[in-house]
Amino acid sequence: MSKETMVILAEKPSLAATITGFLGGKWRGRRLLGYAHYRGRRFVVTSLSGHVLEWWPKNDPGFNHPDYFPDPEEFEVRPLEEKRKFLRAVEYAVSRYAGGRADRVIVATDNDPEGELIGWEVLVWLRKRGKLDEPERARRMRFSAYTKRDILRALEEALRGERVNPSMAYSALARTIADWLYGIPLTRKLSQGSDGIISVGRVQTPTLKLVVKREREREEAKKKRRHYWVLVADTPACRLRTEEKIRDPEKARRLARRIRELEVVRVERERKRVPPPPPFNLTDLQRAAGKILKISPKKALDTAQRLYEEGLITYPRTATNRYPPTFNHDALLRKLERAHPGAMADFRRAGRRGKPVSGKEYDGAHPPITPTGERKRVKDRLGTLAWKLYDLVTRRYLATLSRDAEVLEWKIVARDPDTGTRFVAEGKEVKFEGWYAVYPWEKPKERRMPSVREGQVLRARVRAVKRKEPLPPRYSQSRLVAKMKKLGLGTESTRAEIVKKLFDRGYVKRSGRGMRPTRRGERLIEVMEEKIPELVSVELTRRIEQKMEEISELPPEKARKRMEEVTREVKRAVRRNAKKLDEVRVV
DNA sequence: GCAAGGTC
Repeated sequence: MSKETMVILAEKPSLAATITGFLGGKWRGRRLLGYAHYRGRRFVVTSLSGHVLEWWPKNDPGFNHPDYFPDPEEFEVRPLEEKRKFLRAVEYAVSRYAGGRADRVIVATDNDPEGELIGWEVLVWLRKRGKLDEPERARRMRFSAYTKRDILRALEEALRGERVNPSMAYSALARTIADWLYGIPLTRKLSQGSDGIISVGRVQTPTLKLVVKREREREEAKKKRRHYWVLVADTPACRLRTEEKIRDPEKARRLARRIRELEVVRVERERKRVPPPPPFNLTDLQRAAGKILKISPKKALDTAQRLYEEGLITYPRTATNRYPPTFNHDALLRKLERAHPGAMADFRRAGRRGKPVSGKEYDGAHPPITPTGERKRVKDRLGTLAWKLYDLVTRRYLATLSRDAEVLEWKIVARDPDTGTRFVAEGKEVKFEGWYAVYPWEKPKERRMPSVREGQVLRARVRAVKRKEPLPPRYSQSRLVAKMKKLGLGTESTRAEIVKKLFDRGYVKRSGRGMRPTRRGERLIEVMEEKIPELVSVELTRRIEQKMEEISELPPEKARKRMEEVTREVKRAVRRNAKKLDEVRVV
């Protein structure tokens, strides 16, 4: 037999190339097929590009019909126009090589519900087009890392009969349809007769609410904000200050006048080891890029994406900050000698540690973000910003392999013998640079320890300084992305874009490095809270999420039914609430 | 034109 060919559908072109290589073939580029032989069998590998189809109701009357609430059965797949070429390549491969037989098709998308749906919807489309029989018989590769070992094992299991799991796909489809039913009708409703689009959504609206809530907290704090005073003492040895807040200005001034000398009562010094941070996942990269390069999370992701496409860094949309056990650090370090000699020189100063510092998060598919060791003229090809980000990623990687820093933390406590008022001075001295040598941005500001001993009396000139209680800080974009992650809002791939959307819709504005809501953003949240509290409440969302999670555990028929039940419940809730928005105008 | 989710 063995003339038969299996068609492998990879989630993205880079993965198709990787798989083809592991199977001993050669990948011929994005739309073209990779041919490979493995253990006497023939394979062609072709690629999707994430979702190449979307789910949309058959008879959608369009934007100006806010009272349209389709049932789940009305949703059908339709091609995403910009992904047409990928879909054509798949159609061609499946009918030409697999002969339209589902059991010769192997889905190789990420092993999570969204990945299952990405593969499943292609199969559904192919059947609809008469190019594939029995989608549920299609095979499935399930791998948890893009490594040769995992991929080949997953292929063996696919050949032994591992199938796509429609229940898992239904669980992601429930998410898709629920998001549609929440976002589209309400957006249409709020936008009627308004100035521009007023969008709402399961992720964007709670995210906007975070920004609005923080602004309200600031307003509250501002109203109650009081002044206080601290005493600052200049002595021949160093400057000290009181830690306690003095509320009464008279008292502060009186003390300042009266205190002439301070007695050192304690000298503390502690040498601390400071280990390097773990390797980057996307959120941490976005935070560091925001802090160090002053760029938005979206800009950071877009730039990282370009570095990834050039083969300079690994896949950026990862939540993983843990090294896989198979990671070959020695090989990468050798390559980096030529790819980034400057950083490697600093790395030698830092010194190499025994075991790299690794985090605890693992997304089930990708390694943390590291350089690949590929040697290219980054600055010439991609510009200064890309170079800076590449430098940041490389140095972070090297930091995780560098020795601990050693820092002397010192503190001096002194008091006025007369009044007993307590003063302190504190600071840090870097005693051993370690990883700071290669990753200088987290090196603490140094303050030399003055030479004083306990019991010493210092002449002091004291003044009272007026201070204000700090306000809760506004979110920077990267802190907002980190907060979203903590709350389970959005995914690695979408958070940055959703934050940008808040700007594009005119809901938020920049204020220094922070974000603050506009009148439009504030009004939208007010209206939602006042008119449709049920949809804003956590209970409804929690209940629905819980039901969705169960879907993937059910047998396929039940899973489909449950998907329809859950989404119908969303539909009813949204329809009921949308009525309350009838007379409402946001702006 | 509208959501959120993949990836480019």
